[in-house]
Amino acid sequence: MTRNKELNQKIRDGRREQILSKALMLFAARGLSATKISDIAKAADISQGLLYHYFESKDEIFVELIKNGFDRLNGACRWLEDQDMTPKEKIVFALVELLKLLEQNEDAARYHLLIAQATASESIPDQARVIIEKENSYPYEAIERIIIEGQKDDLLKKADPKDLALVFWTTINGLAIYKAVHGKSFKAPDVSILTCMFTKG
Amino acid sequence: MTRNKELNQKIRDGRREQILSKALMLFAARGLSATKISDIAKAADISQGLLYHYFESKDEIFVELIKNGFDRLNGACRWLEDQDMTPKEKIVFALVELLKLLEQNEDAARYHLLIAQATASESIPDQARVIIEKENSYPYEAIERIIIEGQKDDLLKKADPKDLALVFWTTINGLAIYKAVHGKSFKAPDVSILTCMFTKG
DNA sequence: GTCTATATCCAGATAGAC
DNA sequence: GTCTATCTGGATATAGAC
Repeated sequence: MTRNKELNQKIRDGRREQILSKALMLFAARGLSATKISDIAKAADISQGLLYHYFESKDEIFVELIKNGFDRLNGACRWLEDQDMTPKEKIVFALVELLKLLEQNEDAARYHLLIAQATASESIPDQARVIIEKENSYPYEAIERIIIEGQKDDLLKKADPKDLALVFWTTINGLAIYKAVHGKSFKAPDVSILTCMFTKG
Repeated sequence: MTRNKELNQKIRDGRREQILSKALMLFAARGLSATKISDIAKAADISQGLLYHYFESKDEIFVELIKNGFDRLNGACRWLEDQDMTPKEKIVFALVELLKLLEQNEDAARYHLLIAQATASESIPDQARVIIEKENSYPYEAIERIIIEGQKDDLLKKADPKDLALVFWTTINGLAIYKAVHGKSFKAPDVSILTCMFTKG
């Protein structure tokens, strides 16, 4: 019996994943309120009624995706801070990996766009607002800490660390949005164009 | 009689401006489909019914704003190309002015956000799509031309001009979105952080 | 020109059959 | 678990009074 329960849960989770993945695509392409629940159901190849067996509402799907997005992003930031690299190496590594991710992974750009949209929009579910409020500053702070560290060692440029962290993320965001719009034809710029904003010499 | 007609037209245009200005604010804050026509009417301090004496539909308001946005942006690009400056001066000038504009002019950031939203979204009026299709690449091309020119003179960095133009605008876009979100508390980064991506030495 | 009231439509969510 | 049919609310747009 427990076997079956576990299996059922797996199937259930699989369905949820399938729905979430299609919803991410649609939300990123059209925004929350322009995406119809019927569109999501159609994309996931299930009836609209069935969708409500897996999620209570459109908002719940959206909130779930926002959670996922921050889990990935902030998880990656935490991981980066813990690595055994110099601050300069961390910044360069992060830029290289972020550009690679944007170019290769469709969902990565979509998550960036989703978070950008959600952060920029007043009309999102309250729960999403709460998560954003709580999680949104973390990436900026993490990069700022790394930059401050690197400035001590004289390996990174001596501009205001807050400014540098701001430019770091807004640049990545801008590129993510461009990619989300232009799709597969997007070719990431040479990373050296970006690294020169942060590194000396 | 002609007097009166002209005066009436002026009043009419004034009303339209008032509506457009409020609509810009709301579209930028919430997106097209999450903005209710009743919200726009309320913000413009007129009844919902009256709004339809000035615009046929919500879509028409949106299209008008997209037109305005590109008129400003592409007009500025054309103006920049015509100036009597070295390419390097043009790039630095553009960055300085864009950052100043973002910091000081609320509507400038809103127009950027509106265009970014619209470009990124599949669910916008067909007419808006047509305008975007036609106008969107112009700023990229203008900056690319300036950069190519500057590379000949050896005053600008020798990276791929397409990459540099891409980074130029996605960076500005990223900052505009950040500003549109964080409002008045936004302080633009030091421009030298950005100029170093393009200029030599 | 301006408002209030209303017709119409459509999307989110539910109910109930299989 | 899955579908079809339906309820309900709310938003766009219109009509008609002043």
